[in-house]
Amino acid sequence: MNDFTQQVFAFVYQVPVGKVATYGDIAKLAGMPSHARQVGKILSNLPADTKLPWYRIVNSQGKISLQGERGDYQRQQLAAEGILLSAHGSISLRTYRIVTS
DNA sequence: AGCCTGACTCCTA
DNA sequence: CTAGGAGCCAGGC
Repeated sequence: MNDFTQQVFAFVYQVPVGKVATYGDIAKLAGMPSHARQVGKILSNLPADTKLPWYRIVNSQGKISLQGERGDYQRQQLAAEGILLSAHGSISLRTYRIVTS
């Protein structure tokens, strides 16, 4: 367990209901702008019963990176929080992203 | 060390 | 908006 991992957990936990963040956002907030991929790796190691809202993290295109069952579950959770998908099946970052660049 | 693999991103066309 | 290519970095072999 290193500091970066701790930071990632902390920031992901802070994403409010109905909002999303990108892997890059979390990495940047954690002080490692080039570690977006690591964020994904860390989330992939989370236990199934984690309290962390990992499903609020999507890629920079506002799309779900996960495939198969996991991806369906993530979409389901987001929909349950009122996050609607655009016509092309992607999330409007302009509307839901917590970080405004 | 080298090579491959990802829940990634940016730049360019 | 999409597609391709390059950069990125930790891990496993």
